[in-house]
Amino acid sequence: MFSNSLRLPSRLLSKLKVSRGLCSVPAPVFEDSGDFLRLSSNGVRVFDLLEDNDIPAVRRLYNMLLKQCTVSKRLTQGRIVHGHVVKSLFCYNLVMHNTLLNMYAKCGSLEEARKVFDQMPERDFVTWTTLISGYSQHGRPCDALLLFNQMLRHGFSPNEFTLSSVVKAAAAEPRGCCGHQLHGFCLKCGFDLNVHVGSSLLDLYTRYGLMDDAQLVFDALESRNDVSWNALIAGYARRCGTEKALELFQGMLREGFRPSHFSYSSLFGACSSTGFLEQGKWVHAYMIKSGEKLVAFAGNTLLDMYAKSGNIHDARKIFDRLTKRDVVSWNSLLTAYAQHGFGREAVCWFEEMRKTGILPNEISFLSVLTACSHSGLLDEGWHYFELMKKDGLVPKAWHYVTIVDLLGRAGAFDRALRFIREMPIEPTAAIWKALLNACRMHKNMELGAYAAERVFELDPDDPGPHVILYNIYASGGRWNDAARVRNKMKKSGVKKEPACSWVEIENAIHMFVANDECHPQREEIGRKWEEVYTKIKELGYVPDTSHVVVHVDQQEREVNLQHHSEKIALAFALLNTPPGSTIHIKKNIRVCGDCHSAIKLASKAVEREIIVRDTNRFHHFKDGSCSCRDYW
DNA sequence: ATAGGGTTAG
Repeated sequence: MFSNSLRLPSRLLSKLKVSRGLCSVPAPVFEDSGDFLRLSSNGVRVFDLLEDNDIPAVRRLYNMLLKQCTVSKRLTQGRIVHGHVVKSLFCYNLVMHNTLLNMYAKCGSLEEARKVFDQMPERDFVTWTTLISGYSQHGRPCDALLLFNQMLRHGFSPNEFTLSSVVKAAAAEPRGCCGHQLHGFCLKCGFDLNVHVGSSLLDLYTRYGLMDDAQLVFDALESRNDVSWNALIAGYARRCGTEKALELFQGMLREGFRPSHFSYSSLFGACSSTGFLEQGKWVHAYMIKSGEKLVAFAGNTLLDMYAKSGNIHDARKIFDRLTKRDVVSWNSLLTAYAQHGFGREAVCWFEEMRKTGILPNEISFLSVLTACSHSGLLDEGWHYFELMKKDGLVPKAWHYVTIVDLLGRAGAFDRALRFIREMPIEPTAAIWKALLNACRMHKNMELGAYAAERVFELDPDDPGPHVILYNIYASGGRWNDAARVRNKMKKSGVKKEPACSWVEIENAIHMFVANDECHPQREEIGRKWEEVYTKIKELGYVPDTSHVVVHVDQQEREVNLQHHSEKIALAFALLNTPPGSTIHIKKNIRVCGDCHSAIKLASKAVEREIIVRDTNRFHHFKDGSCSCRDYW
C-alpha cells in the first residue's frame, strides 16, 4: 500500500535538525489520508516509524513537526499535528505536550494554548514558563504576572527563562511597579547576572526612568551581548539621552559588538526626537560603511529622522532605497508629506500604496487626512474619511479631530459644528482646539470664544488655547476681551510656555529665547536682524502687534516683536552658515503670525530657503512665500 | 521543551 514510502531507520531520525532561520524552515509535509498516518518531515514518515514500533522516534518526529510549525508560525498545520498527537495517545509524554503548548503560544493563539495547559494531566516548570512567555510576548503582561504568581504557589521554581519573561511582562505593565522586588527575587534565585534576565531587568529600569539602576545591572552582567547593549541604548534613546546613547553605541563598537537594526533604529529615533541631525547622519554613514542593508525597521526610523529634521527629499530617497517596504514605511512617507504640507504628494502616494496592495491602516488614513486638511483639499479629505469606513476601519477620536480641522480650515463652520454634533463620540478637548484654531485663521470671534470655553472645561491647563483666544480678540481690536483672557490666565495660574527656537550648526545646537541678553554674539545678531528688518520693510513688511501677549504700548509692542526667538535664530543662522545654504529653524510652540510674515519676506530679501518646524508642521519659506500658502 | 532589545499618528 505504501510501497513508495521511503523507509528510514529510526537512528537516522536523530540527525534531522530543524533550521532556526525564518525562511529556511521547510513546511511539514502532510499526506494524511484515511486512517493511516503519513505525516512526514524531511522524508521521514510517522507511518514507517509506527511500523517499526519505534515510539520514541514517533515522539521525536511529532516534536520536530510541531517545532517547524512554531518557527514558521503555521498555526493551521500545527493544529493538524495536534490532532494526530491526540489520536495516538500511546506516544504521549510531557515534553511533547510542552512543545504543543509552545506551538500555540508562539503562534499567538493563547486561548488554545491555555486550553492545552488546563487539560494537561501533569505539568512541570517548563510548562508554566512556556505559557508565561506566551502571554508576555503577546501583549498580555497581566496574565503573565498572574500565572507567575500561581506557578510559585504551586511550588515550582522559576529558572532564567521564566524570569526573563516575567521581567519583560512587568516592564510592560506600569501599574505593577514591582521592578525592585522582581530584581531582588532574581538575585535570590541567582539569575540576576544572566544576560537574558539582566537585559530585561535593565530594560525595565529604563522604562521606569531609573537609568542609574539600569546602568548598574548592565555593568554587573556576567557577560554582555548585542541585546544587552541595545536595551541600554534604546533606554537612553527613549528618555532623550541622545548623547549617552551615541556614547554607548561607540562603546559597543569598541568592544567589538556588531550593531543591528535594533541599535540603528533606536539611535535614529533618538537623533530625530532631539534634533541631532548631524550625529544621525554619522550613524547612517556608519551603517552604510558596515554593509548593513536598509530594511524596514531601521529604515523607517531613518526616513522619519530625515523628514522630522526638515529634509523631505532625503526622506524620500530613503523610501526609494528600502529593500522592503511595510505599512510603517508607507505611513512614514505619508506622514512626512503631511507634516510638510505637501498634500497632493500625500494623496498620490496614498493611491500608489493601495495599488501596490499594501492595506492602509488607521495611521495611513490619519496621515492622508492630515495632509488634506493642511493643504485645503476638502473634497479629497472627505472622500478618504468615507473610504476608511468602507474599508471596515472604525474612525478614532483623532480622525474626527482631523475632519473638524479640515472643515474648519476651509471655513465651513456650519458643517464643522454639525459634524461635531452628529459624530458618535463625545467631543474631546482636541476637537474644540481644532475648531478654535480654525476660528483664529478666519477671525471668527463668536465661535472662537465658544470653542475656547469648551477647551477650558476639558483641558484647563493648556496655555495654547488661552493664547489663541487672546490673539483672536487682539487681532479684532477687542482689547478689553483680550485683557480678560490674560487676567484669567494669571488667576488660574496657566503659564504661557516660554517660546524658544533653535538651529543646529556643525554638531552644536544653538537655542534662543525672546529678548536673549546673554548670547556672546548678541550684538552681531542684533545688527544682522536690523539689516534684514530694513530690507523686509522695503518689501512691505508691517509689524502685526496683535501677537504680543503683554500689556505695553504700541511702540514697545513693535520692539518686542523684533526680539522673538525665531527672528533671533534666523539672524544667527544667517551669520553662521554659508551664503545660499538652506536654513533650518525649530520652535517649541507654533510660529508666531508676525514672524511668519517676516520670515516669508526675509527668504526673498536674503535669497535663502528657510525651513521652520513648529509643533505641528513644517513651513518651507522661499522667494517670499511659504509652502503652507498661509493656510495654517 | 522554555528567555531578553527596535518603527509610523496624536
